[in-house]
Amino acid sequence: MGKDDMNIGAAAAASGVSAKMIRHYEQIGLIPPATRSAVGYRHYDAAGIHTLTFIRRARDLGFPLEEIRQLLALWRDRQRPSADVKAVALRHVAALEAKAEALRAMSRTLQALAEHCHGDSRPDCPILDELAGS
Amino acid sequence: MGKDDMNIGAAAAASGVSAKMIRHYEQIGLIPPATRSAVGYRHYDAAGIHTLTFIRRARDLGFPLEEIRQLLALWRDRQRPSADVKAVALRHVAALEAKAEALRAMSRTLQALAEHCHGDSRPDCPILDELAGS
DNA sequence: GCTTCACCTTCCCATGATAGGAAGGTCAAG
DNA sequence: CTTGACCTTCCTATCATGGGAAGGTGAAGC
Repeated sequence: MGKDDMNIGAAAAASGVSAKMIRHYEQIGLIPPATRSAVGYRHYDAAGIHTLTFIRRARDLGFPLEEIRQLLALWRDRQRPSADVKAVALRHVAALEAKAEALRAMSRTLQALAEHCHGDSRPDCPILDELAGS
Repeated sequence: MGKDDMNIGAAAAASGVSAKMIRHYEQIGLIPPATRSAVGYRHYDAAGIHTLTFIRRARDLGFPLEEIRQLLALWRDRQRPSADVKAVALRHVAALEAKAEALRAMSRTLQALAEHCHGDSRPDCPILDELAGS
């Protein structure tokens, strides 16, 4: 099977996107419908694999699918202003930072409580006290 | 309506857990079925409100419902070893840190790429280059 | 040629926590 | 006795992903 005639399993292996997800991305219109063999098997060429790999990398950076949709459109538009790409990226950076900070805040609070918990066989515990409203 | 005779709306307002979620928590067995009035309205007493508030505080710290289930059991058990509570808490701290670090790693990568993007009307953009595999 | 196994197809269901909404019944204030 | 705010249950959605069933297909070995 050459690089220009891969079925969905090979495309999944080559791109790192599961076959299940490839079908899903097609269904929601993130990627165009794949060409089909006579009996209905999806086939992918090098360009299709490239798109899937792009999507996987964007997912690895935590982009939601709707933003990936925008990035794909920008990618395909050779006249795009790089400012548009940067705007999408920085918006996502802000979202990532906000989420991370929220998690860190929770972690800090909980760590502070845990530090004051004996952690032995005694029942009294400031963690439960806090949750119960002291 | 006294503190010991609240319907679900008042219980939601008092605990900070939405009425929708209170019903859901009952349905999945996180809280026991509420007592009902003659026509089927749920009623909550001070203890019920206290439990709901406990759950909300635990949710605010990012605990998943299954861990909240464990925390509630420990809370109710006056003989619990505080070590058990601490173990649940520290496991969750580790999970929070792992998630936060994953997000921060994404953010760092993306920020580095964005720094090298002109962000003007020119089309060339290292962010897209990276996603496309350089 | 025929079996066999790995693969493909579609369709439905599940996750985790939450919200929205429809249809219908109830309570309390005016 | 009306009206509006509340309650009930049930269904649907989110977001990205996976599991599995039922049935058809491809290619390799014999």
